[in-house]
Amino acid sequence: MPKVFLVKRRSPGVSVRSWDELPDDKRADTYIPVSLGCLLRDPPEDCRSDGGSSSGCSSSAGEPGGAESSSSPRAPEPETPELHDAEGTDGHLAAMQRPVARSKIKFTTGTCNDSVIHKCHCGKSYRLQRMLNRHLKCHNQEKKHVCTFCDKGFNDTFDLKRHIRTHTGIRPYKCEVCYKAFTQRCSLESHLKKIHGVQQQYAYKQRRDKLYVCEDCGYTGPTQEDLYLHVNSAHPGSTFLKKTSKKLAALMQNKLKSPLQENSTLSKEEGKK
DNA sequence: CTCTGCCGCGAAACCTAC
DNA sequence: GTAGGTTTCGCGGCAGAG
Repeated sequence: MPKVFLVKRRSPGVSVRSWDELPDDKRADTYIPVSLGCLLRDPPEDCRSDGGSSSGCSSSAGEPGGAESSSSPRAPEPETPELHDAEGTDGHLAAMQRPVARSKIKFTTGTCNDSVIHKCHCGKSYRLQRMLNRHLKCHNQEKKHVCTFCDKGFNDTFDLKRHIRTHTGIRPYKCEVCYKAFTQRCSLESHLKKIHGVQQQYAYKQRRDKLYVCEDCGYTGPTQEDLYLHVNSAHPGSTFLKKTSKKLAALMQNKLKSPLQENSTLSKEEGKK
């Protein structure tokens, strides 16, 4: 069985998680499932199943005016019977066809106090207009950010990015004790606390060191420059380079050029000699 | 100032061991 | 069945970019 996406299976068949076959210390931050190669090389459209999954996975969340909650429960998604058989022969196919049927019904109270001005029809109120504006996206059925692997839609680019890690198997957060890797920092912290009894020393809301993750291969770097250099050399066509701020791009281009220029001048001088 | 990306909390869903 | 660990994602708050 190929080491498919590191996702949970819904079919009750095999009881072992696919990614258990590979030690976490090996897959960790750079592990790309074998079957993902085609996904990275080919446009995702080629690999994803068309048909029912798109309507089922994506924009069903967030009914406008839905009850009391900010995030209304998703409409029931169609069952995909072929999924149960798919795992054995083609794991990543199964992963992509995996119905995303979670209903995350979250009853939050919003930011309420006496001085709030901006109120949503769902009852939530906000001090700032922009917070309300963003909240209104939750009620929008059309999800702006769609996963190219499974067609599931998200309101936030970061939510999509985070979701895509479930398909790519990139797990940037690594336990230093047992080398198990996680897709999210809070998962790692939960693991550390429960399994190793290690309580993180961060103060409430204290910013931690940001981890710069290459979403193409899972490479992690300590700085944005570091990641830029990696992507520039390893994935020249990556969208990351296009999205990189002009400031940083210019800075890095200068850094890249200067050693070259020095080399070229040196070689010229050597040539003169 | 607004927009957007990111962080992290919290909780549901899921999995496995007993 | 249930307990405990893990995975996944909704969403509020924050900060940097434009």
